[in-house]
Amino acid sequence: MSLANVIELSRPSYHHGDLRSALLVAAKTLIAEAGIDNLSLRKLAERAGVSRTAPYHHFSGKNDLLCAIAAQGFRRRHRQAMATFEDPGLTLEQKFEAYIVGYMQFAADNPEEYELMFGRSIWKQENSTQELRDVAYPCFQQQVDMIRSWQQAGLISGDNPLRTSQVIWGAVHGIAKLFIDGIYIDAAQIEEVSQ
Amino acid sequence: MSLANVIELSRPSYHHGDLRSALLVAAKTLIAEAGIDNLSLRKLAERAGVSRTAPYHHFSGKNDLLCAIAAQGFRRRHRQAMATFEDPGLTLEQKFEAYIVGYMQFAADNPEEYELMFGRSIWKQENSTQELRDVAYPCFQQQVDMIRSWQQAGLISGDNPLRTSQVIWGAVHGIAKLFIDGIYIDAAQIEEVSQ
DNA sequence: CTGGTATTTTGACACTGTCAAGATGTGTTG
DNA sequence: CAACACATCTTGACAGTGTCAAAATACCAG
Repeated sequence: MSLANVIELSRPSYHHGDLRSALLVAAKTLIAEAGIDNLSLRKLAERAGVSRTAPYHHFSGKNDLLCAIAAQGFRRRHRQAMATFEDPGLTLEQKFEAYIVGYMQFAADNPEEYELMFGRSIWKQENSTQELRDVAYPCFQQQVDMIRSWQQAGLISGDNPLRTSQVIWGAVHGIAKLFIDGIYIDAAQIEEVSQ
Repeated sequence: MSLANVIELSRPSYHHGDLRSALLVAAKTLIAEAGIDNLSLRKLAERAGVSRTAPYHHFSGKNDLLCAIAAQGFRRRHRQAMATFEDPGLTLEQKFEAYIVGYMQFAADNPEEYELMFGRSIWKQENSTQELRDVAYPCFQQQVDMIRSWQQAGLISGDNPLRTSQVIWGAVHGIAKLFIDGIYIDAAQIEEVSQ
C-alpha cells in the first residue's frame, strides 16, 4: 500500500502508471473500512486520486472490479490451503484440522472479502468473470482432492468425494458465517463437525 | 394476492385502506420475480399503484420494509417448524429428519426470501428492527429446544444444546445455500450430516 | 360544519453506475 | 525530428436510487 501511495502522491505523469492495481488496493482498504455494500466506484476513484470514469478503462464495470477482487482472495486462499496440503511435517489428520481451522481463520480475518467471495452477487446470473471462474474452480477442486485423500485414508466416512465435499464445505461455510457475525465458536466445537 | 388486486383495482378512496400489507404483498412478488437486490422502493410503489414516497408513512425506510418482509418469513417458518415439533404422530427421530428436510424445503421454495432473512444486510450493524428481533429470536430458541430434546433422548451427541445448535444450523444453512445455488443434494446426503 | 390528523403527492437533493465525446499523454513509424 | 495511432484520463450527461420537506387531499371527532 505504501508503494501505491508513493505512486499516487508523486503522480509523475498524466497517466497513472498502474491504475489497475492501485484501484484493487484502494478497493480492498475501502471494503475493509466500510464493508462491501458501501463501496462505490466514485468513492474508489476519488480515493485513487483519479476521475470517476477512469476505472472503466481497466474494468468493464463494477461487477468486473468485484470479480477481480474476489479472484485475488481465491488466489490467496488457494496458496494458503496448498501450503497446508503439501506440508510434509503434518499428518493427514493434522492437515484436515489445519485446513478447517485455516478456512475459519481466513474468513474471520477478511470478513468483508469473504462475504464478497461467497456472497452470491458475483456468482448469480451470468455475473462471474472468466478470470474468477478460472481461479475459483481449482480452489474447489483442491478441496475435493483433499477430501478424497482423507476418505481413502479412512479419516472421514463416505466414498463420494464430491458429495462429501459439498456437505463439509456447506457446514464449514455456514459456521464461518456464524463466526463472522460475532457468535464465537471455539476450535473444540469445530471438531464436532468432523466427527 | 388476488384480494390485494381487487383492493388495488377498485381503489375506493384516496386513502389506500391497507397500503402497508399491500406493499408487503407486492414486495414479495417483486422479490420472487427479480430477486432481492432488484427491489427498489420506487418500483414497489409503482406496482402498488401509489406515489414514490407513500411507503414512508408505513415504513421508516427501505431497511424497515425489508425487516418486515423477513419477519413474515420467520413467522411462517416458525409456525411450520412448530407444527412438526408438536405433531403427536411423529417419533423424535422422525421429527428431527422432518425438521431438517422442512428447513431445506423452506429455503428451496423461497430462495429470495430466504436470502433476505439470512443475508446479512438486515442483520448487520444496527439494522435489525425490534419487530424482526422479536420474531426471529424465538425461531432460533425453538431450534435450541428441539436439539436439547434430541440430545436428552440420545438421538444426537453433545450436551451443550446452544453450541450444538450453532453447529447444526451452520451446517444446514450452508448446505441450503448450496441447494439454492443449484447444486442439488438429495435427502440421503443430508443424513450424513446428522450422523 | 370545522378543525385536526392521517395519508398521499409533488418537488427536490445527493448519490449511484454507466455511456459518449473530447482532451492529454505515450509510443511508433516515416 | 515530425506526425500519426493508440492508450489513458477527463468532462458532461443520463437514468435510476433512497430520502427529506412542504403542500395537497381525505377522513374523523368535536
